[in-house]
Amino acid sequence: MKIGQVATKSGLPAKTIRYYESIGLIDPAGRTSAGYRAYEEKDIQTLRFIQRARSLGFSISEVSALLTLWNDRNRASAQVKELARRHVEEMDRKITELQSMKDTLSELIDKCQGDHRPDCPILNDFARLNNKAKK
Amino acid sequence: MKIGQVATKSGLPAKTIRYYESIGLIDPAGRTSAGYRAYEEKDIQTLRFIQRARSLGFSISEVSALLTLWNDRNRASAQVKELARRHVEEMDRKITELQSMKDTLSELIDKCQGDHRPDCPILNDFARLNNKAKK
DNA sequence: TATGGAGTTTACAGTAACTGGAAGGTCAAG
DNA sequence: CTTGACCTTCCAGTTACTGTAAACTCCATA
Repeated sequence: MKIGQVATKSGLPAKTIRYYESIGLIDPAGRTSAGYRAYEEKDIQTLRFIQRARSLGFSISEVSALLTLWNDRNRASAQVKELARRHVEEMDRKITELQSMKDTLSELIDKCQGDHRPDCPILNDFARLNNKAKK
Repeated sequence: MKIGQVATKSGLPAKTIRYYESIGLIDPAGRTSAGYRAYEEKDIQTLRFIQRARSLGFSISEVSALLTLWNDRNRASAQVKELARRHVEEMDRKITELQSMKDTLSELIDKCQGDHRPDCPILNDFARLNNKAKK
C-alpha cells in the first residue's frame, strides 16, 4: 500500500506520516523498487493509534511513550492511566486559564459601549498601570 | 532607562522586548552613546499595554491592531469591542474543544483498572479502528 | 508510442512567539 | 585594575507540522 492510501485510511496527511517517520516516531517504511514507501495493515493500526492520541491532545513525546507502552505486552495499565491522568490535569489547567482570561475580557467587553465614540474601557484597562490583580 | 529596568516595570523579559522591536511591534528604542537601548516612561506604558493584551491571549498581530487603535484618537470603541468579541469567541471554541477532549479521556481513564495487569481500555480505544464518533 | 495527470520522492523554508546560549562591549564599585 | 552585573548582536532550538519546488514513477488513453 502506498502512502496516499494509508493517509486516507489513517486520517493523517501523507505529509504528516513522512514527518513522523523523519522524527523517528514511527519506523521507516519499506520501499518499493521505485522508491515509494510501502505499508502494511499493521502500519495503519499504528498510525490510527497516533492519530487518536494526538486528537486527544497528547504531545508527540507523550504519544511516543504511549506507543512504547502499547507495544509492551507486559506493561502495567497503571502506567498508562498515570500518563493519561497527568494529561487530564494539564488540560484542566489550560481550561481554567482560558476560562479566566475569557471572563476578564468578557467583563471588559460588557463595560464598553461599542459605539462611534473613542472612549473604550477595554483599551483603558490595557493601558492601566496595575492590573495584575483585580480589586 | 535601560532595558533591564523597563523589563521589570513592564513585566516583560528584556529578551522579549528586543524581540518585539525586531518584529516591528514596537518602534526601535533610542540609544545611549554606548549603544544601550534607552527608554522613557511612555515606552513602559506601551509595553504594559502589550503585556496585558498578550496575557489575555491576544496574538501578536491582534496586539498590533489594538496598539493602532489605542494610538488613534479618533477610533470608534465599536472596533475594539468587535475585535475583543471575536477573540472571546475563539477562546470559547478552544475551551469547548479542550473540554471535549478531556471528557473523552476522563471516561477512558475511569474504565481503566490501573493495576499491574496489561489490559488497558485506554490503549484499546486508541487502537480501535473507528472511533470518530462515540456510539 | 507518446503524453498527460495523479501520486510519489527529497529538500528547504515558513509558521508563532519566544527562549537559550555564545562571544564580546560597558560601567560602577571596591 | 578587576570583578560582576548589564548590555549588545547573532544564531539555534522549540512544537508539530504545512507549503513549495523540482524531479521521478505509474497508469490510462489517444
